[in-house]
Order: sequence, then structure tokens, then C-alpha cells
Amino acid sequence: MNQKIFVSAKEVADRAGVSRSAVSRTFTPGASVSEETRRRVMEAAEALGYHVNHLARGLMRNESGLVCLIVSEMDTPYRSSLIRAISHQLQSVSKVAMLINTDRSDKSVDDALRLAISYRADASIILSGMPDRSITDLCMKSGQRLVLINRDEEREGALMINLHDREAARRALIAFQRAGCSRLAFANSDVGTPSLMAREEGFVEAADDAGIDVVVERFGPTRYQSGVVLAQRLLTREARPEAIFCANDLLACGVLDTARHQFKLAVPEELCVIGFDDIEQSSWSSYELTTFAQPVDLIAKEAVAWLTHPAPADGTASRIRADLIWRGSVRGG
Amino acid sequence: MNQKIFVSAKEVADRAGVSRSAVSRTFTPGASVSEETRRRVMEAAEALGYHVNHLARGLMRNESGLVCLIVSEMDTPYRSSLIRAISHQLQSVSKVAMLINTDRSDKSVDDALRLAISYRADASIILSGMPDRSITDLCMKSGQRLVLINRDEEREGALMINLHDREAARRALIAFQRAGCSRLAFANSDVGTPSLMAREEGFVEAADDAGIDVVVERFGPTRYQSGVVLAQRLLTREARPEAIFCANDLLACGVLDTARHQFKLAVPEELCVIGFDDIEQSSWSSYELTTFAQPVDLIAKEAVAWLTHPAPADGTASRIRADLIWRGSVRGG
DNA sequence: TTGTATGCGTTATCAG
DNA sequence: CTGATAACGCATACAA
Repeated sequence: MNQKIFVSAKEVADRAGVSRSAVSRTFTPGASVSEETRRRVMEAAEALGYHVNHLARGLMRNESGLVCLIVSEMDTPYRSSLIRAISHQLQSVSKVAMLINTDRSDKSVDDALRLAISYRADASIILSGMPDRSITDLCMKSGQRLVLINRDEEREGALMINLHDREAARRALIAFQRAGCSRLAFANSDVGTPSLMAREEGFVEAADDAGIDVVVERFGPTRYQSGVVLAQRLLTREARPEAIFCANDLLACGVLDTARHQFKLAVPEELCVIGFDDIEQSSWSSYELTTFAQPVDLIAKEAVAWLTHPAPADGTASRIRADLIWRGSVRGG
Repeated sequence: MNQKIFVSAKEVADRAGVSRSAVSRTFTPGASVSEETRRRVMEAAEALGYHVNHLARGLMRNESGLVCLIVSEMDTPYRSSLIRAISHQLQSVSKVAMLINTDRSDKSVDDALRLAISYRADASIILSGMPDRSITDLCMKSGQRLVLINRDEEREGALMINLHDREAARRALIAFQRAGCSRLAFANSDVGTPSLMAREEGFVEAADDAGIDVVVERFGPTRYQSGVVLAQRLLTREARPEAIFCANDLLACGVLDTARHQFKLAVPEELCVIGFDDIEQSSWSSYELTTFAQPVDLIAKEAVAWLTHPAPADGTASRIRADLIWRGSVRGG
């Protein structure tokens, strides 16, 4: 069944009439080989269909070229675009992404991290959940780098990339105020992800400061269908909100659809909505959603740069600003 | 920088007071170890933070546990849900997905496949593009299994998973006929992916058989924005189509939005639309798109089952039926 | 059941 | 610039 048939450096060396070291050097960037031997090696390698065994190379160098991406609900628009951006960046520095699905449990994140260690991954990037401190310590001790995206929690030696969620929430409030909205609401899922909570808290605080009340509603996973439920709850209140800030775009789409189709509300005339992420659907003409853009390419670039570049201090935190994209779901853009 | 600090089987053996073979056996499912030694080994391993080195193990067994996913535009709804399903299935059989981004060029697919060989991936699953025959031959010769999804092209020894695209297209025609539509159109991208072309050809053929004319329009990548352009072209024709079958849901969403918002057409009263894939957005209340469902979980299951199970004949082809999901974009569901 | 010895394909070291 | 040799961490055939 499993025919071995992998051609090794020795075979190439024999055919080319050189030592196996010469073969190794030919495929090691920046090694010194004469033009002549390189040519002969390449020729033999081509003929035999030789490919460097990255497993063996990784074993020697203690560096596999693998980077572990740990993520749940990866078929969600924002997540998948972040994955695309990161894997693309990784490839540009000759690394490759290992993709690991988790459910929401922190234990599954721990398992993923263990797997990363088993494969001697050069690094792990966590997009969902939060591993136990004992595991992250193990990662650091193993010389494995760690990047936490939107986790908003400290981990010794790891790179933390976060957005200015609270500050963005303040700007959302200002936008609503300028639109003349006074009855405000915040629509959130009930999963309690740090970045989602930061948006909620930032919005409520900002409203507090301005002496405005905010109705906060939380429900279900962070998905479209939850947005539907949230809208039903919010829009049936006696004092119907004039503006809803949603924890992310998926919720906002559900809210918008429900407001328009079920409650026959005109947006933005009767209801203003702001989301977060700027997923592709937000720009579709059924939504025209005003939202904060997550700069996924920038996030990916920062993450990968930190992985390859010797770290400045070792662990670092990065805060990125989310730009407000004005579309039609808020008056007076 | 790169502290070595990976604990090896030898260290565990020393601490447990056994030979390193005992350690190896403890972590090899189905090896014979006494309960006593197993316990002591596990204890030592736990204490030291030992993890089997999958690189070394893969080197020995010539089998890495890695499966390469080759895909372009992976942040697209259908693609990302397929990736989720596959990676999930892989994890359930203790394999892990290596994710490789390609652009549309076949050369980038070749490169991805070479990388898979370098990592001694157990298999490669191709979701986009088509590699050169010389490369696929190399894969087979290297004992690397190959799965082609929706590629609709033969490759010796590979598993090909396809849908009944042509047959589905026939059913789309019937649905339109039952809705009383006579002026028909097909909206396609211009990338010429086999499965997309099969849907187009199947639809045109079925219409031919029924003596009906079909306007075919092709434009751009297979994305929402292309749907917008396609709708503009189709809906400004003298004889405006009453029904449009779109090569996939993303195009259909663009068509629907444009028909409604720009041309003020009522769906399904003045225009019927059918898509393909059943992405999540199709069920959103702004679309209510009637569409053919790609059974991603089934596809993933078949692919992974074939990878783990000794192949029936070696290479195989699988055709899966796409169910029509009736929603509001066609009259008389 | 256990330990010993050997080999997997590389790269790094060092002598030439 | 080149070639021999020693690791790397593990699995396994073989002997005990």
C-alpha cells in the first residue's frame, strides 16, 4: 500500500557523483556550493523527483516551518478572511499554516496547543478561546512563540494584538448622537469574548459619561440568527430604540433584516445601526452597514512579522485602531 | 533565542527508570507494555512535559499525519465551510490540515503539491485549480493520496468528488418552467471552473431539449460584485429575462440585490432566481434564495474516509446529488 | 514484557 | 569548496 518510494539525498548524490553534503548545501539557501556541482545536483534531483524532507530538516533544526492556527467557527466571514490573510503572510516567509478547529471550550484550545508542540510548530496563533496558563507556559518554555488575537488578556512572552474596541465604541456613540438618536441599545451575543465585551462596556461607559441610558441585550452565539432574536427583543420594547450598536456585523445583519422585513422599519430614518468587523456582506446593497473595519491584512502582517523578527522585548502588546466605514445605516454620514 | 528545551523520550526513560523503547511503546497505540511501566512512564512524561515529536515519528513511519488543503479564495462562504468540515473530519481521525493558499494559476497549485511532498503529507485535497499531470503522477509515485473536489477532471489513482451539476441544472430549468418563466438566462463568472461550466452547459442543454432559448452571460471572478455586473447586463436587455440561474450563490446575491434595489424588480413576481451552494447568506431574509445545497459535511466525510480506508480500487469517482432548497426567490415552490 | 541496536533523511561540524 | 561523520528523536527487529 504505502510504497516508500521517496527519493533521498543520498540517491541524488550518487547519481550526481557528489557527496550527500553537497546535495544538502545545494538546497540550503546561502550555503557555499560551486556553480558546477549545484548544476549537477539540480539536474539529478530533477530527474529523480527529489524533494527535501522537511520532517528530517525540522528534526535537525528544531524548527519545522509550521505555524499553528487555532480557531473556532472558522467558516464565519471575519474569521475566514483573517485566516486567509495570515496563511498568505506565512507563505510569503516560507512557513505554512496548520489549521486546528476548536469548539468554544478552553480545553480544546489546550489540546490544540499540545498538538502544536508535538509538531514542533514554530509558533501558534490563537484566534479563539484562551488556553490555560500552564499550557502557555509550556509553549514559552518550549521556545514556541505565541500570538493572541483579540483575546485581550495578558500572557507572559506572547504577542497580543488587539483593537481599540472601547475607543471605537465611543465613536459609535458620537455617530449616533450626531444622527440625533437618543434611545440607544447594544446588541451582543452571550459568549463573553473579551473583545466583544470591551465593545459593550466601552459603549455603555461612553453613554454614561454623556448621561444617556443604554439598553443592553445579549443572546446566543455570535451569529446572524442571534441578531434576529436580539432585534425581536429590542424592537418590541415600549420605548423602541432608535439606534443599535451591534457587537459584530453578523449580529448587525440579523438585526437589520429583522428590523426591515419583520418590523417594517426604515433604515436609517427610523433606526440606525452600526456593526463591527466590516465583513464583505456589510457592503452588499441589502445592508449598506456602517461599521468598524478590522484591518485583517495589517493584523496578519504584524503577527507574522513578530514571528520571524527577533522580538523587541520578547512579549509585546499591539493596539490597532479600527476605522469607521460610513455607509447608509446611520443618518448624516 | 531558540532555547532547545524540548524534552525527549530518553529523558523520560531515565526519570522513569526504564528503557527509551518502553517510552516509545507507551505512546504507540497497540503496543505491549505492562500496566506498571506504562504508569511510571506517563508519570514521568507528565512531570517533564514530554510530547512525542511528530516530526521524528513521521520520519520513521514515512507518514506525517499532515493532510494538505490546497485552495484559492478561501474566505469565500462555500470554501470556508468546506474547509471547516474537512479539517474537522481530519481531526477526528488524528490528522491535521495544512492550509495552502493559491492564486488561480495552476503553477501555484503545483508548488503547493511540491510543498506537500516535502512535508511528506499523507494526502492532498485540492479545492481549486488543477495541477499538472506530471506533478500528480509524482504524488501517486510518492504514495501520496490525492482528492479532487469539484474539479471534474480525471487523474489516475485520485479520488474525484463531484456533484451532479448537469442534472441539478436540469431541475433548475424545470423549476423555472413550473414558475411559468419563459425568458431564461444563465449568469456565470468567466473563470471557467469545471463545475461552474457543467452547470451552465447542463442548463443550456436542458433548455435546448425543451426548445427554449437561454441567454448566457459571463463576467469576472465568482463573486458578489460580478453578480451585480451580470444583472446590469441581463436586466437592460430588450427582452428582459424572467428567470436567472446563477452559477453560485455569491453571484446570485449580487443579482438579487441589483434586481431589487437598482431595477426595482419584485422577486419572485417579476424575476425568479436560483443559485448554487446554499451558503449561509442564502437563508438570510434579505435573500431567501432558492438554491442547490452542497453537502459539505458529506463531501468532507467521503474525502477523509477514503484517505484513511484502504481504497477500493485505488482511484475512484464519487458523484453526489445536490438537493434543491426551496425558498422565496422562485414562484410556486 | 523488556532492553539493545540500528536506521530514518537531514543538517552542522570539522578536517582537508 | 568539498566530503566524512556525528547528532536529531523516534520506532522497530531482534534477542533476552
